[in-house]
Amino acid sequence: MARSPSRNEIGRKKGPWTPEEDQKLIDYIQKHGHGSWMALPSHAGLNRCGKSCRLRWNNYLRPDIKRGKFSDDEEQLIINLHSVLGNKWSKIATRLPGRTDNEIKNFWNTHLTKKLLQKGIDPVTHRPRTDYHLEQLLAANLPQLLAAARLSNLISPSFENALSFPSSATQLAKIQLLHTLMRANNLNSNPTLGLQALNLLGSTHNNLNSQPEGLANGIIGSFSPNPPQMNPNFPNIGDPRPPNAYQPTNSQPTLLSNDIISTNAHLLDTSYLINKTSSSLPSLVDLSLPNHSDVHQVIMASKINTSDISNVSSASNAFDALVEFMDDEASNFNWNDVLK
DNA sequence: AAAAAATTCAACCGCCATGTC
DNA sequence: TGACATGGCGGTTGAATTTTT
Repeated sequence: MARSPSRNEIGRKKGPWTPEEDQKLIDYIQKHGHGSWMALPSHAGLNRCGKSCRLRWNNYLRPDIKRGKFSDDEEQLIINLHSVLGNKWSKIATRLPGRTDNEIKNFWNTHLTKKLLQKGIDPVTHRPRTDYHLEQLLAANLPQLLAAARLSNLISPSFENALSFPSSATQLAKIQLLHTLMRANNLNSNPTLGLQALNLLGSTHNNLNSQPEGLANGIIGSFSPNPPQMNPNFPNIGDPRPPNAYQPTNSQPTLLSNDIISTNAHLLDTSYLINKTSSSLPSLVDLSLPNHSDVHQVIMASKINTSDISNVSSASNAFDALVEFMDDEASNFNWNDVLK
């Protein structure tokens, strides 16, 4: 049931405050204090409800309000406090002099959540989103992995094209598709693809090494002569190697021999990685559903509405059906123009 | 240059806790 | 003790602004 406005709210002005209204409010409060907020508007000559006046004063007109960008220290403090207090904006605001709860809340929602996500940290739990690192790793190597997969006849060129088409799905959906594909085909069971994929991962060593944290560090680190240093900021990722699997080697990461592959084969097993890195997080694909056919897994991962492909009848298998669907979808986006 | 999309943030809304009678 | 008023809080909205196409 909608709340009916109280008597003194009826007919009151809403919306942005004018400079004149601001001045009236400032003048009155400087002279008399705010007293009863409900009584203030009539005393101050404002056609606003008391609640609106309180909000305007507390969030904007109060003389002790600090303006401008949040400093790095303030930003870190907000993150730290949020990790302890959650969305208790008013409590957080008491620790940041001159900042209002509304301002902190807005800053959190517009900047800090994105920043944390970019770092692979879940802004709700403040724990690493380990799936994120896997997604990033796959995203960074998507074209090469797709090419490797195609060489090994794991996927058809049209399916690869469908995955590569930039507007046909979100990047995450594409990665999830590849992820599903990798799960379904278990890369390390295919030596050719395994070698290529491992080399691809190894060749990103320098690139990924500049990122101090995450799954990539764990994978690539195990190829280097020294045991990897796990980042303390990501304690729940841990060392992705199984017990006793580490063999010190002087090989360069870009030149991987078969014995290194066999030593590290588990690193290409996505289910191993998922289990190792995502114990507290849902995997990209819901594995709890029993006996999914490939098409169900792929559809689920791609977030494509099943009704959208229900009329695909000519395809002989699940992947072809999906390719057909994605080709149809692509035609709506001038697919050929984009791919030329 | 213009249109569309994305982002920002001031302000609002509804709910809850507390105070008062 | 219960009804009502008030203040405070967190979630959400939407106009204004900025960025992208």
